[in-house]
Amino acid sequence: MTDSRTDPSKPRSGRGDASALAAAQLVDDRARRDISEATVARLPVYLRALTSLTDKGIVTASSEALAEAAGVNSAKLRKDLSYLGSYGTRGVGYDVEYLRYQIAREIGLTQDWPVVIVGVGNLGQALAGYAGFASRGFRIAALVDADPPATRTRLGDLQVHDLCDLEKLVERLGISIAVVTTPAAAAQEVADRLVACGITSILNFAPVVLSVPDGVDVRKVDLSIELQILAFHQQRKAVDARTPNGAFAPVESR
Amino acid sequence: MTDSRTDPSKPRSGRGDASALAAAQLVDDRARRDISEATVARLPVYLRALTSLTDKGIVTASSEALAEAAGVNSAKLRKDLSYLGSYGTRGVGYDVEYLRYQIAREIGLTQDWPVVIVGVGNLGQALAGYAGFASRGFRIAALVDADPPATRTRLGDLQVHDLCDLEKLVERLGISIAVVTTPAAAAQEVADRLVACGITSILNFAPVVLSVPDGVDVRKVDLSIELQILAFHQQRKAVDARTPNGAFAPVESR
DNA sequence: CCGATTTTGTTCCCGCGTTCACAAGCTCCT
DNA sequence: AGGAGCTTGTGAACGCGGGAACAAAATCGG
Repeated sequence: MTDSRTDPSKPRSGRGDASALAAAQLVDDRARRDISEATVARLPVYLRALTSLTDKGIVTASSEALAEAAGVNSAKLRKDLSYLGSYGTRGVGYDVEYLRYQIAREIGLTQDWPVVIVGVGNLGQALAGYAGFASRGFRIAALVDADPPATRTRLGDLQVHDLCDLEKLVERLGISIAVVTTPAAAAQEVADRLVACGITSILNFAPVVLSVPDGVDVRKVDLSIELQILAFHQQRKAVDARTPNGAFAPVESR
Repeated sequence: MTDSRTDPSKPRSGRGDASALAAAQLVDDRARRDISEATVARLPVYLRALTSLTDKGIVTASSEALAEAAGVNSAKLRKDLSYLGSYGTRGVGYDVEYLRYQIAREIGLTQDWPVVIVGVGNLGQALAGYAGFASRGFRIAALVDADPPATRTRLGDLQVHDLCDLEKLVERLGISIAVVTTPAAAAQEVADRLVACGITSILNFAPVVLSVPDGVDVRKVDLSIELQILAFHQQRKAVDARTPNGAFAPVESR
């Protein structure tokens, strides 16, 4: 991991004196108010764009440039950032490194997040080896599978533990985020157990709708659904191309 | 793949005589009108719920039951389905098998979709072996990687082709959907080449914002971003737990 | 045959998110 | 010092999606 966890000193700002403390409290105040879910989902995108700009040696960027890099509207970007605080300078733009740190802090990436992956099949293995996690403060703390001993008991430098030890591992390692990559049939039971031992954030790859109590966040990634959405539009394109004016629609296309 | 591609005969319907033909045209007409993106994203979920109900031997389901299985509001489900046509029967509900077929047809799953996976790393391999694709009409037609020959040249029963042959393969196999699982640095170039040889639907796993011309659909799956969103909420929970009544918040609670 | 019951299809309304547009504020140059 | 030129932060308008509520239609029992 090469990302800087260091707290970059505040760049030259409009506020003249050392009212930085008051500013920091204002920041904290702002952060406490609700940030829209849509905005939260874009913060990581901004983060990535900022990192990319830093790699190019760019020190300052306007909202226009940032929005371009992130693939969004500049007004939207400015409004999103305004939820976090006033980190830009009018007439100049945003200090890339400073803003990057502020967003990272807001998301919580300045701390270490141990993660457990439940289900070490094709996908679980791939995720365990995915470099993008570690570089952002997510550390695969444990791998768990229903029957690990017969097959492989180690994967890279990590041992694959038995599902029985799930609760023990979660507690001992202080894990609060779980990734579920089990078959669909096992996912709900695993989720129940995860919730029971205190997990409140689940990233679910199993193609089922998990039901969890309030206070537990579940995000679902469904590869098959993504392809189906693409297929829908693709089919639409094909039909439209065949009947440009809509006049030739037979009873049923295909 | 065990899914039935057979066209189930229309179940007993309120329309008495053989006005089914007119009904089909109305259906086609409806399908041509725009369906909201949010609805499209839910159709695969309904599809899965319906399949699940079929497996349980359930023949008819109310919107309430269906919504429960799909994890959505029943009014929303009914509205979504109404975009496709009138496939329910008032006072009775929906014929599970019939509705399943109609949604599958609407999405385009009644046809075969050959797919190319570009980038056969950890993730690419996992996706190539993912059973959920084949069972829904998505067939991995080709695997492509920048340097396949030295390492493995086959994966399962599929050969890993060289990136040079990308265009040739896409054309020969009639591929219109591509999955990009290359490293971030290579993704944009790959996307450009895909677009150049006629691909109009891309599922992107690389952590970059792909820029493509109009008419090309890109869906992005970003594992790291999903975790970051969870981390944000997790952090928020931790902070809230530390200041339950807002008494300890420095400047202002919420 | 008719009313009661159930459930769909649809309308209406509300709230959220996106976008435009502009005032406020910063820097730079003269 | 002061104006010109940018760029941010935000107020306002707008469009879309979600949910409640209801009318229409189908079945069932008497």
